[in-house]
Amino acid sequence: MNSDTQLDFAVDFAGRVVNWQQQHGRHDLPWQKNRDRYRVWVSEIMLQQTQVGTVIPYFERFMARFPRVADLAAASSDEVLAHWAGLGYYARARNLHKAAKQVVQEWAAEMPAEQEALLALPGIGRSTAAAILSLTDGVCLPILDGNVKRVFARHAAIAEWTGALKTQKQLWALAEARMPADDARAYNQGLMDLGSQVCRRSKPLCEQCPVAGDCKARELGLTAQLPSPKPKKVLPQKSAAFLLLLNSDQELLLQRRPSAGIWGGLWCLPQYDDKAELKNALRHQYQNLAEPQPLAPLQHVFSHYKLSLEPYQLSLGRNSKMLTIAEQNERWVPFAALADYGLPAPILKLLNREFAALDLA
DNA sequence: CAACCGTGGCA
DNA sequence: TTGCCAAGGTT
Repeated sequence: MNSDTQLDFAVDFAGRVVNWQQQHGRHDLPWQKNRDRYRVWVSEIMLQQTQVGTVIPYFERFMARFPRVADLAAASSDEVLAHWAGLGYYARARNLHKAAKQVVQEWAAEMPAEQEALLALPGIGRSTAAAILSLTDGVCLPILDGNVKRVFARHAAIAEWTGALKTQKQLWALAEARMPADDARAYNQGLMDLGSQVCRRSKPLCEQCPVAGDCKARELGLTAQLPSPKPKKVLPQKSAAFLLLLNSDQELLLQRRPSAGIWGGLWCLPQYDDKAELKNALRHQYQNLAEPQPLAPLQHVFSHYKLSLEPYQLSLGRNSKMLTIAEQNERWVPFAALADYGLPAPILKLLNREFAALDLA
């Protein structure tokens, strides 16, 4: 227990968080420099369900290529997705791109400063809108991300899983009640910093916490038990066949995936339900009766199912008929150019495994 | 309203 | 190695 904590005990919850943030919080994250609504927006979207350390290099590359919202709006969706490849949740990138175009059209390329206007943009919900406005302009709006939920679940000893709708409502009410009239930026940033640095999921540093003095979980000895884990369910195991089709120029066939569903809008190996469907496509789409060579399967786990990727390789001979491919959604891609395409992480892993000498990405 | 949407860090 | 889950939003 340090002296700051003792002194601060007389101050209200928000005041203690603000004081702590100013002394011990984070002030040098990339999106805290040259702070504006566009930069903070991009960071907030990238940080959704994604850790800070993972986001930083993506953010730097993204901002170097798309420094202003107009640059993003003017870019092709392929290029935007390529800058997102590897981050996951690709609807975030598609929504970000669509919203950037809206900002250019409807707001003269200036990110609006009203929460209502931000909420009308795809991909921005209540917490993200509040984060953008409070962290840039100091607007007093509460946020509720994973960090804040954990801090509140412990400080108020909320036992129910924070993902339950009922609990979310309760947490929003608490967030509103505790929102101070001033210092919104330091307060909201402080709650997030507290959650990530002190009120951590495991091994929380309660002796460094400015609000430990009236923390209910600490009082009840429940800190390690809260927040309650998500009720677990068994992930369904699925499998899919992937075609590695090479032409005589050593180019690989890629297909653009539909925008809905997993890996929406990304370029990928042609995917089929199973080997039979793959051979069917080889026969009818690609006029080839040769037997594709099965390669070792690759296991991948998503948030809601497990997928066994079953790759099949086929090299077309010099005499093979020139294939007619759908220009919009299919392409022959030289290995050297694969890095320019936003390939899903497990596909990239698969290609690296099979063609290690190429050293992709 | 619960399912869906990716990937990597970490214990 | 395995499982949990992170600066959530959309449908």
